[in-house]
Amino acid sequence: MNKYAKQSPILVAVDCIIFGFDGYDLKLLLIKRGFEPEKNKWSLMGGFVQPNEKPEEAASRVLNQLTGLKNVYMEQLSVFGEPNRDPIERTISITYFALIDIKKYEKQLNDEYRAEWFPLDRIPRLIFDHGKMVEQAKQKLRYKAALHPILFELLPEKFTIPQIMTLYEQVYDVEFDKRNFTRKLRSTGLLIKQSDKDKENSKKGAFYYKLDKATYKEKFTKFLNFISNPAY
Amino acid sequence: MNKYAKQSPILVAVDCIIFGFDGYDLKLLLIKRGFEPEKNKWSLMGGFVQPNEKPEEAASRVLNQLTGLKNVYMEQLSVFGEPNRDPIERTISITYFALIDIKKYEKQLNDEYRAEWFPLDRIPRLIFDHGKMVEQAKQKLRYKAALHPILFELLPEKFTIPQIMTLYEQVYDVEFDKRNFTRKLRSTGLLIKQSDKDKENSKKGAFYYKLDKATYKEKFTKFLNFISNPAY
DNA sequence: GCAAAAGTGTTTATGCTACACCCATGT
DNA sequence: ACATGGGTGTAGCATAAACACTTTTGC
Repeated sequence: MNKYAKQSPILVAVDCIIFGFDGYDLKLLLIKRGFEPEKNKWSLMGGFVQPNEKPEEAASRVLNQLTGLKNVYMEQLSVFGEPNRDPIERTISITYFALIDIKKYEKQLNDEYRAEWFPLDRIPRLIFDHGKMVEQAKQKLRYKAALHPILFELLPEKFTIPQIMTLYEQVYDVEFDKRNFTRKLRSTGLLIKQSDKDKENSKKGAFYYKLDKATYKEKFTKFLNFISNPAY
Repeated sequence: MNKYAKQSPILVAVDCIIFGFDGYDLKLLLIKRGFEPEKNKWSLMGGFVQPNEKPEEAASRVLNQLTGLKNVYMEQLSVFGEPNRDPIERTISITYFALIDIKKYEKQLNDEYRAEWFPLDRIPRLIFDHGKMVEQAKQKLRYKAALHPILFELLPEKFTIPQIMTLYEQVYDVEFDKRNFTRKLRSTGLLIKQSDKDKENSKKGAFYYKLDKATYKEKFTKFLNFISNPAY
């Protein structure tokens, strides 16, 4: 059969908003764009969707190129489609956000993409509409993390409660009461206490926990009310 | 400057999942596709994104073509991008869901698009991946309506509490206690009681209410906990 | 007068918030 | 011994859930 007549195809790209946590700070991974226009300006990692490639495959490929990581938590965010958002040629961009444990990031910084981790409150000016994409991703992260345990995707296999609490505090930009926070977290049944402690960050040491993966899967899509009245 | 070399553009379409409520039932608006392939099969209303048109403009245009309505509540859902989802030519589709009061629907049925309203539990087989799109939209509606007062977008200016309750019961496929439901709804401050009654649906008659638009705007983005433990 | 739907209150249980002190250890 | 961060309990309050009877009116 013939192709659809009279229709104009458009370039389709993906852009990844990559959040990472190193145990202390929540950060965003940005690259220095390697080609014109806006060469050498800070940018999200992105790429074009190839023929015979699903958009989510393109996003995984692009993320893997930059970080060396596979099987990363990724979620489709939304489409940016202003006709003139890219000055060279009309391109719509599908955004994805990814959550990774920075310690797993294997590539050297300053490699071919000249990538750097930026704390969320010190994001530089970004090209095109990438600033808006980041804002939307931050909002979605807050939204989703209030209801589902996605922030565990940012943590290593073994983590401590003070670490998780720091992470939540950075996502919501508030301070929590550690007694209430601990109680609520434990009540989810998601944590398995380990017998060893992290002694790097305090003298007394904080017990390590692991995620109960069965409970995690089971409860993931439920509304968990992690954060009662999140700013949104 | 030159265009991006070596990249393959793709057709970009929008498809609209149009929910409507007539005071009794929650329904979906479908059309009989007017061209090949899959001509005369049931389909979502859609269309191609034109040059110089934003995707959301395309969605509004397409919705207006079908219903005659403007300024309808619409929200971007997600992208469907499987390389072979359309057998004729690669096309990615951006889905939007729309909420409308069926009584406002102005066009005659069986016009050029041969559109019909289907109760949600009697959706026919749809072309391509449109069935998946509808499932995703139903899920998103449940998700969002549990936290934000979007279901009011389906109601006429004047509505009764039993009507809203029926609507919520259909969205979540459960029965609510009318005392608890009424109390919770009123506690939001979203309703303004009118002095007249709807006498069509009962002998006693149910008081009409209007939406308090200022409160609606103010509370829209807050988490309202309309439904405590929604199935999702 | 009766059938059909609207409207209204109370009690109980659960979850959330606020709040302060002791513990373990490295220096 | 002291400074640092980790860990724990309780009481008051607010919200949610369960539950049944009265009201209105068209027929």
